[in-house]
Amino acid sequence: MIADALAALADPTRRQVFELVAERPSPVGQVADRLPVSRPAVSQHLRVLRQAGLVQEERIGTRHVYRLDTAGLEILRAYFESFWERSLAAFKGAVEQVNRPEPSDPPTAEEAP
Amino acid sequence: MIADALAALADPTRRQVFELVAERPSPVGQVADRLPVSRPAVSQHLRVLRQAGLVQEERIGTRHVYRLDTAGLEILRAYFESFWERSLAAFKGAVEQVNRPEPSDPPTAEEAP
DNA sequence: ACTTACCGTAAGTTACGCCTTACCCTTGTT
DNA sequence: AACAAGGGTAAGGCGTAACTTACGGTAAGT
Repeated sequence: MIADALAALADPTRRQVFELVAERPSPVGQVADRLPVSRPAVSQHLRVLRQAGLVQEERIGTRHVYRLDTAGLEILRAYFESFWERSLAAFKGAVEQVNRPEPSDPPTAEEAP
Repeated sequence: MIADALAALADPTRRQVFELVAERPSPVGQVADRLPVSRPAVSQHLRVLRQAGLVQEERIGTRHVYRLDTAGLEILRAYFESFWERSLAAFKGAVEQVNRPEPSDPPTAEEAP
């Protein structure tokens, strides 16, 4: 879900957790050592990130190693990229149409079924 | 700021405001009519989005028309795209290096003073 | 000049999110 | 078997964000 991914990365600490894990797969304690928060806090952040599809877990012994999940990242990347093109298309001639009530949805037939 | 842009789009209502404005430049009241919140709420959301560099304002008579600001969107797009490539690079050979203590901080000299 | 339309801001309330401490579980070690 | 290492989870405190109502302010219309 795009909403979960955006909400997950909105928090600065949680985004740091995500960036650390994305740079190199790491167990929970190792991430907590690099941040000014407790280990349970990191664990909770990783749970949110996992539910958002941004990281995935792998148990190795007693350690829970988290690494990047490319699925969630791809969703965000695709969202902003498609948004970019769509915004440029809408930007073309829509500047002067402020007063128009509604053009009854002009041909924007780029929507996949 | 990447943090402001992400935090701005994290809220579902505010993201709806952003998407409506991005699709077609609109005054505040027109946006509020399409959402289940009051007009002041939309006004506050637009202020946050403007401070995040995601929308820009243009006064036309009594109407304050908001449209997309491509600057903020570009920041987000570039962030996730560069992140995508960086993640793939780090994904290559870092899987087996979980046990390694720390490569003594690899060159990440991207911090501005 | 008065009224109407459109909007931003202030104050207050409520709900949600982040963090900490405390506790329990699982796995590996001696 | 007992101990240690590594982590997830629960409960609570606390700050803050999102929304509402009320008010003031500017521009257009009559």
